[in-house]
Amino acid sequence: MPELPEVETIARSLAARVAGDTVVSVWLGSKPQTWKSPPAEIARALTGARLAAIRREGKQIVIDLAHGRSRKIRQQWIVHLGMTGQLLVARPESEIEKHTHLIAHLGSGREIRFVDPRRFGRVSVREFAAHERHYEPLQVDLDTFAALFRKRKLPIKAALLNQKLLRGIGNIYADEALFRAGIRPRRRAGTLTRAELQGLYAAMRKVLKEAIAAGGTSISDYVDAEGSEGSFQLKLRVYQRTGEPCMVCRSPIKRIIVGGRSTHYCPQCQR
DNA sequence: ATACCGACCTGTCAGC
DNA sequence: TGCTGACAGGTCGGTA
Repeated sequence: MPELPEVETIARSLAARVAGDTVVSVWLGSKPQTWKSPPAEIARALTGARLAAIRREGKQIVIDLAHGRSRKIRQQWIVHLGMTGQLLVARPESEIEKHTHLIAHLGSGREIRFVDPRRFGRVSVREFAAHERHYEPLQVDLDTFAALFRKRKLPIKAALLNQKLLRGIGNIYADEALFRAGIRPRRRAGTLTRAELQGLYAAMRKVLKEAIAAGGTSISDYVDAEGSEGSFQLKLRVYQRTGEPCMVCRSPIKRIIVGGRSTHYCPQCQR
């Protein structure tokens, strides 16, 4: 489900509702795959902690945890939503959905719930880390962006999906950015010209910003922390439009597999 | 080092 | 009404 715009939307809506709140107690479900840190450690870190700040890094939600009177941030709660994960702010009386794996009971009386049917999501805690290692698509400069692809033989789409290069682009926005830039997904990354890289950089930034403004893309599961859907699915130009006419030239949109993922493009507009 | 592929999960939908 | 197969926002580890 969630790529950069969706995770950004969730982080903002969580921050608006529960930043400054305190975790009174926590319930953890029994599916071991969910926990990337030992569950006892997660429970210990969360219980009694104040949620000092909530933000997005790549595709994960990062919550600063403050303990005790010093209010010093020593640990962070990390949630990666995988394909179908949701972080929801709920009232205690609301029904507990199937596939709920964590409930944090807050001092305000509300709850944060982690729901994830496919269980590709991961929950962990880590010691406070101020610096990230990889590049954010909306912060990286053009020269650094261009250098990421130099000499690489893999398809440009696979490179955009590689989180070690750029953090946050997923299947939807890779396809949409490549369409807007007029570049075929299978083009070897290292063969893009300077002009094409510049176009891709601009297209990527534009589509991500527009998607954040729209509250993300809701196809089946995705909702923000308040349960609201995004609207960017109405603005998609190629993703999941196989066979439909291109909005620019009316050629049918093609679907192929690149990097093991469904890939949608216009054979006329993308070269 | 780089690139590719199957595995990890549940749910939904189309076709028979 | 089942049943089967394809597909779905992501990442990881093994292999060549």
